[in-house]
Formats: sequence, structure tokens, C-alpha cells
Amino acid sequence: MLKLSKKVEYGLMALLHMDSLEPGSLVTAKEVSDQFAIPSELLGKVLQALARASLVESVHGARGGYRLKQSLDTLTLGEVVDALEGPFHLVRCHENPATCDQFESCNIREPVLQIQDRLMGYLSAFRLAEFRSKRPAVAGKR
Amino acid sequence: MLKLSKKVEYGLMALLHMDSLEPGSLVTAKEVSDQFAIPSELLGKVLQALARASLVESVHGARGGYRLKQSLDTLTLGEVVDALEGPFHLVRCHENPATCDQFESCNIREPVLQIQDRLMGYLSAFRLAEFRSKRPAVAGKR
DNA sequence: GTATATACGACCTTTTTAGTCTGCTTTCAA
DNA sequence: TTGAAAGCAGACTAAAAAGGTCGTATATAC
Repeated sequence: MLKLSKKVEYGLMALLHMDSLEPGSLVTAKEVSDQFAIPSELLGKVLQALARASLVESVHGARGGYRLKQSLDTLTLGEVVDALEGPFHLVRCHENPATCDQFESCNIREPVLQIQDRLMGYLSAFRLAEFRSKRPAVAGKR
Repeated sequence: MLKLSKKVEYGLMALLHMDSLEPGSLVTAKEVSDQFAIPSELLGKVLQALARASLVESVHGARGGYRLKQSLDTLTLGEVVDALEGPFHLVRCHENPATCDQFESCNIREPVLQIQDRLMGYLSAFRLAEFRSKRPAVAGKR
């Protein structure tokens, strides 16, 4: 209920991590999964989904890996959620009214839609660069 | 993922319905469940939770039922969510860090907390009266 | 005292989420 | 040219949460 999924958490952690690396350098799913104690197969799927959505770029084969394709300055939380969970719907009936037993009698449809729009607007306005600025500055070489 | 639960939906529907009745009049869980095609036992639990949280008042025994205890002008979406789902946490680790395998290495804790605070602020600022104003006006007697 | 209603807890079922496994394709480099 | 390292894809399983049901106790009107 109103929770972020592990997929989104993992995706954000990976994106933030990539942002902290030398620009353009590759990192493998295994390296990230080791660093953050994430199951590697699962993180692999997450990164693949981010690649399909062009948030990251994947390089196949040995010595391959992933790198950011967009700056965190332009990436938003909404894009990450959309890439990993699909279009955002606050209630099931907006996706598929047929499954809702209350559809006919429903007296909250319009206002819920309005809330959804505002939440979505917030997610789409939240730039991932804001994640970066909150962490302690990392001194030294990179 | 970032969905409203059926409990919250049912609670909102019931609250809105009560608001449309003669002020002070009682309505039973059965009546509401019939009107909105909600399983009555489930709606019963929802209304009981709303009563525990003092959003509605319950009257026991024959001819009993529920009525609003607060005006929708003062009730907020945040209160309803809190009454029916408990304190709002965007990620599990805010409730129980022990269950999070990524707790040590996590690089997104602070920003996620910030997002949660803003979402919570939004929920708490959203007055249920706004639900009312969006419905078609009901002409005639009440 | 009986019918009607809320209250509450235990339970069951279904759906969703999280994680695993198997096998493939692509690429580098020895 | 071949083996290891990596991404890719889908099926599968396990665990957790959500949704729903049932039984029973308690309160109240008539």
C-alpha cells in the first residue's frame, strides 16, 4: 500500500552508484549487486529494464556492463518508476475497469483521478539529481 | 506498487456516502455494502477501524449503525490512510530496518525519506471535502 | 427474549512481489 | 578459435501482502 517496490529501490541505488563513477565507465550487474547486497539476477533484470527504457546503456559481452545514458539532472523519479513498473495508476480500476465490482456505484472516481495526477506530477518533477545532493560529499580521487 | 488499498477505497466511499445523508442520521454497514457492492464483512472492518480512529461514530445494537463524527471539511486523506493502514512508510526499511539486506550499504535512504515526507504532507493536506465538490450536484431533497 | 446491529479475531484464498534457475547470445582476449 | 565474461529472456518457485470469509461475542431496540 503506497510503497516503493524493491525493483525501484534497486534501480535507484544502481543509478546513484553509476553517477558516482567516472563518467562513461562501465559497471557490471555483479559489481553493483555485491556492493549493495542485492541478488544479482534480480538486479540484472532491473538494469535490463532500465536499458530498454534508455535510462542506462548496456554493453554486451566480456568486459561489458552498464553506464548512465542520461544525466541525473534530467532523469526523474517518474521515469524510473515508469521504466520498472509501467504506467502509474493509483487504483486498479484506472487500468482495468472490468475488474472493479464497484465501478457502477463508485462515488470517488473523479477525485481519486485528480489525486493520481498530482502524485504523478510530483514523481515526474522529482529529479534524481536531488538524490545526489543529499549524500555526504565524497572527497578524494575518482 | 504505489496503489491505494481496497480498504482505503471502501473507507472513502463510505465516508462520502455518509456525508450525503441527513446530518446525524445512521447508516448500517449492510446498507452501504449493498449500495456500493462491497463485501459487507469487509466494509464492517473498515468502518470499525474508522470508528476506532474517531473518524466516524458507531451506535451498537438494533437500529444502530455509523455516522460521521467529523465534517469532511476537516477530515483529510492522510487521516483516512492512517486509520486504515497505519503510519505511512514509503519503504519497508523505515518501519523495520532489520528486514532490509541493503541497510548498511544503502545510498538512497535520506532522499527517499524526503520524498516520503512530501507525499505524506500532500495526503495530510488533501481535505475530503474536495471529494465532495467534484461530484455532480445532487438537486432536491436529502 | 429475540432480532438486529457492531466488534473482534482466526482463518482461508488470491494476487503480487521477490527471488531463482536454465539456457541463450554477444563480445573480448588469450 | 575458443573459453570465459557479460548481458538477455522467460519460466518457475517462494514468500508476503491483500482481499475476503466465518464464527462468535456483545450491545440495544422492541
